[in-house]
Amino acid sequence: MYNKSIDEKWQKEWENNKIASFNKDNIDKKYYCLEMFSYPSGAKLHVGHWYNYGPVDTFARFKKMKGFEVFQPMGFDAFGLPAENYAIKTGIHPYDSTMKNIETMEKQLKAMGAMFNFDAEVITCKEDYYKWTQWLFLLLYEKGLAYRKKANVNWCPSCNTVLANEQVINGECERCSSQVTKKDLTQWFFKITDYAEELLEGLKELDWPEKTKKIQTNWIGKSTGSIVTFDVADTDLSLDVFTTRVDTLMGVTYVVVAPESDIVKNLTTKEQENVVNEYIEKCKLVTEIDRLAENREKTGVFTGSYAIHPITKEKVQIWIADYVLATYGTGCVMAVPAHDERDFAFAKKYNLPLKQVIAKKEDVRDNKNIDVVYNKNEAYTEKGVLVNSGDFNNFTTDEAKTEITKYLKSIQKGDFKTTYRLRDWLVSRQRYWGAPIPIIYCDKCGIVPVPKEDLPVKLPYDVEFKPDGKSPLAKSPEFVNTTCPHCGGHATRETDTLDTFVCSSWYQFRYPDNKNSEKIFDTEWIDKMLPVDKYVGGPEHAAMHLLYARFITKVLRDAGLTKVGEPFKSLVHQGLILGPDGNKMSKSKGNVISPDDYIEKYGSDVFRMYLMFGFSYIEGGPWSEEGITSMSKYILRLERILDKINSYKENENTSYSDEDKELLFTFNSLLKGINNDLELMQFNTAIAKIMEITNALYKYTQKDDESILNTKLLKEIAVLFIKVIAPFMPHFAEEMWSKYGKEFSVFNTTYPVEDEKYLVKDTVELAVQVNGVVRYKIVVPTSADEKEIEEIAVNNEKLKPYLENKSISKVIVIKSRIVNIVVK
RNA sequence: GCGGGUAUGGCGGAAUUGGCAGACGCGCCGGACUUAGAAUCCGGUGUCUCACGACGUGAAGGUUCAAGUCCUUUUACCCGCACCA
Repeated sequence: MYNKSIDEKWQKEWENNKIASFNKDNIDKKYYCLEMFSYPSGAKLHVGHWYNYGPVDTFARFKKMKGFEVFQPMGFDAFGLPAENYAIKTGIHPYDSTMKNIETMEKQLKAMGAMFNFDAEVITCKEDYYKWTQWLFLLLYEKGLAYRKKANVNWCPSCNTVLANEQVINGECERCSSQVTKKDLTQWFFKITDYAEELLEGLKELDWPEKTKKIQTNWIGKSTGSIVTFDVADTDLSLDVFTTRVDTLMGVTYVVVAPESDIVKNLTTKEQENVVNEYIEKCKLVTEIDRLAENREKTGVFTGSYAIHPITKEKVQIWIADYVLATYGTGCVMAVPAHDERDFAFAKKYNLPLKQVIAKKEDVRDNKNIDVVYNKNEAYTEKGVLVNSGDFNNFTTDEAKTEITKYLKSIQKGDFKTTYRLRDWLVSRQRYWGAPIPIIYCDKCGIVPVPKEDLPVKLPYDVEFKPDGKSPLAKSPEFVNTTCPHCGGHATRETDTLDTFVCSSWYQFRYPDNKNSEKIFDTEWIDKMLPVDKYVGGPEHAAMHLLYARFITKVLRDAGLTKVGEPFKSLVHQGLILGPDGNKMSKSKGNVISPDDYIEKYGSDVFRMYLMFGFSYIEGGPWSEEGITSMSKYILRLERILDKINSYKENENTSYSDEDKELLFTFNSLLKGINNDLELMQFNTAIAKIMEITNALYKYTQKDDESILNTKLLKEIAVLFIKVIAPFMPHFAEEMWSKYGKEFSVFNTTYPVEDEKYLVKDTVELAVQVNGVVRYKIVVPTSADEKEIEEIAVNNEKLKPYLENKSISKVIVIKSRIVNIVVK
C-alpha cells in the first residue's frame, strides 16, 4: 500500500542511480527548468514552496520522459534580512541559523522526492558563491555601472537603521511600525537606468505573463516629451524642465522646483531666505505616511526669483513645492494651471495667474469667449487647438508638441526628450548578513576596488550584528583596517554589504558551472545551457528580482561573458495557497498548514497530487482538508485497480471487442489531452483526465469473469498508464512499475503519446438544436459531409413537433460539433 | 486617481477559444455490505416545476443561426503603480 516508506525506498534508488544528473553529451536536448530558489529564514519549507516545486517537478519529469535532458537545480538565497532579524531576536548567529535551516530544508526537499540536481546546488552566503557576487560588483564598477552618490534614503528612527524600499510598508517600518523618515547617506548604486530602453524593448520577445510585463513596463515608466530651458532673470542660471505637454508652453504662469534641488539656494533671494529654509526643513520632517496621503494639500513657497519664458520672454515666478519630485525628470516643472489639475490646485491656493492656451475647435471657429474656468475634463483634452499662443495658434496639440519643440531647439532653448521612471538600483545595505562590497577607501588614492585576485572579501564571523545605526562591519577593526592595494598605505574597507537581490540576480548563470573556481562561469558552456527554458516562481518578484536579473544578464553580455541577452525565456507564476479560512497563511491567524505532517501521514505523492488537482495552478486558493483525504483515497483506489490488473493471467486475445475499442478510444483521447495539458502546466485538468482513465479501467475490470476480458490488452494499457502517471506520482508509479516486473526506472522510458488509429470512430454523435436549443441527438457516419449530416438531422422524427405551422428557414451544420435548425 | 485581473452549482474548479455549460473531484441524498461504525461499492445530485417544460455563467443591454466566451454600460473583490509633470 502506498505510503511514506515507498517514498523513501525510491528516493534512495533515484539518488544511487543519479536520476537527476545532467548528461553533458546530451546538450542538444537540454531543458533548463528553474524554480525560484528558497530563502532559509527561520521557518521550514512551507506549502508555498511545495506548490512551486511539486508541480514544476512533475513538469520537469514529463520533459525528461519527452526526451529532454532536464537540468533542474536547487539552491538557497541565503543572505538577507530575515536571517539577521532572527539572529537579533534570538542571539543565534545568522551563519549558524542559516546553515541549520539549509540542512533542514535540504532534507525536506529530498523528502519531496523532486528531481533536483543537488550537484549543481548554490548557496549564496558561501564564499565560493559570494566571491563571484563581489567579482560581479567589480565588473560593474569597471564598466562605470557601479557608482557612489549621496542619496535620500528611508530611515527608521526607532530601529536606528536604514530600510530598503521593500521594508517600508505604507510609510511604516515593517518591523516596529514606526513612521519612516528620510536621511541623506552616501550609497552605492547600479546604473540600471542605462538599460531602461533595452529592458523595456526586450519584454516584447518574452513568453511571460502579460501582467508581469505590464508591471515591468510601468516600473520602467517610459515617457516621451520635451526639455525646455528657462533662464533665471538677472543671473546666469537656467532651469531645465521636462514636460509631456509642451503644447501648453504658452500657458506657463510659474515654474516649480523640488525643495531638495541643489539649485534652490542659488535661486532664493535674501528676502525669501527665511521662508524657503523653513519650508525645506518642514519638508524633511514630512513622514512617508503623510507624503502618500491621498489628496494631500499642496504647499510651497516663492523663491523670490523669476524665470524668463523662452518664447514670450515674460517673467514668471519660481516657486519650490514638494509636489514636484526631485527624482523624476529634471526635478523642476513648468506650471500650466489652466491645463493641469495639480498646477491648478496650487495656483488657486497661492493666487497665481491662469492662462488658457487650448480650446475646443468649435469654440475657436465660432469665436466663442474662451476665458477660462478650469474644467478637469477639458483641461486635459489633447483634441483641442492652441489659442493665446502667438505663432502657434490653431495648431492641434499634437502638431504643437512637435512644432514648439522644433522651434525651441532652433533657439537652443529645448529639445525632444525621453525620460524613465526607473531609478538606479541602490545596492548598499547597512547590514551584517550580506556580501561585503569589495571596495577600499584610501586617504591618498581615494576609492580603490579590491583586486580581483584578493577576492573574496570575507564576511567576518565574529561581529556585533545588533543594529544601532552604524554598519555592523564598521565595528570590526580587523575587517575595517587594511592596506591600500595601490600605495600600500593605511586604508579602510567599505562596511556596507550588498542588497541580496544582487546575489539572486545572477544565480541562474552559476548553477550549470557551480564548482568553477577560476571564473564566474565558463562562457562557452553557459551559452549552451542558458537561457532558462522555464522559470517558475511567485508573482511578488515581478518588478524587483526579475528586472534585476534581466539587467545583470545584459551587463554580463555587454562584458562579453555570455551571448545570452534575456535569462528567462518563459516564465510562469504559480498562485498562492491560502489557509482553510481563505486568508493568507500566517502564524498570527493560526491558519498555517505544515506540509511535513501530511507527508508523514500520506506520503509525498498524495500531497503534491492534491496541490496539482485542487487548484488552477496560476490561481491557487484555500487549503481543503477534504481535498487531501480524497486524494489519498484516490491513489489507494488506483493502486487496487492496478494490482488487480497485474494479477490477471495474460490471455491470447487478438481481436478487439467493442468494449476493447471503447477502452482504447478513451485511453488514447485522454492521453492526448494529458500531453497537451502538461505542456501548458494545466495540472488540474491533466489529473482529471487521469481519473477518467482510472474510472474507465475500473469499469472494464468489473466483469468478474476474467476469461472474457482481453487481459493482454488491459495489461498493455496499464503499463502505458503507469508511465502516464509517473511525473505526477513519481514514487507510486516507480513502485507499480517495479510490481509489474519492469526494469528500473520508469523515468528512463518515453512518455506515451496517443495512437491516432484508436481515435478513429465509424460514427459520431451530434447534438441537434432547433432555434438554438438542443432537442435531440443524431448518430452520423464520421465520413459524412455537411449535406449528408443535414439530411439525417432534418429527417429525424423528433423534429416534427417543432415544424407545426412553421418551416425550416436555415440549417447550420458544423462538422463533428453541432447542427442548428432554424425554423420560422 | 491610473493600470491589470477575477466573478460559473453547497464547495474546489472544467468547458477543443463562438458550437450540447457544470468535465474531474469534494460535499450532500438514497441504497448495498456490516451488530454498528470506518472503509468500499451502486445510484442520484444546477434552479424552478408533480410533470410537459422553462430558466440558468456578478448585473443590464447588444451582435449572432448559436454567447460563460465578442461589443457597450455597470457592480463587487483582488493585485500593481500612485503628485511621474
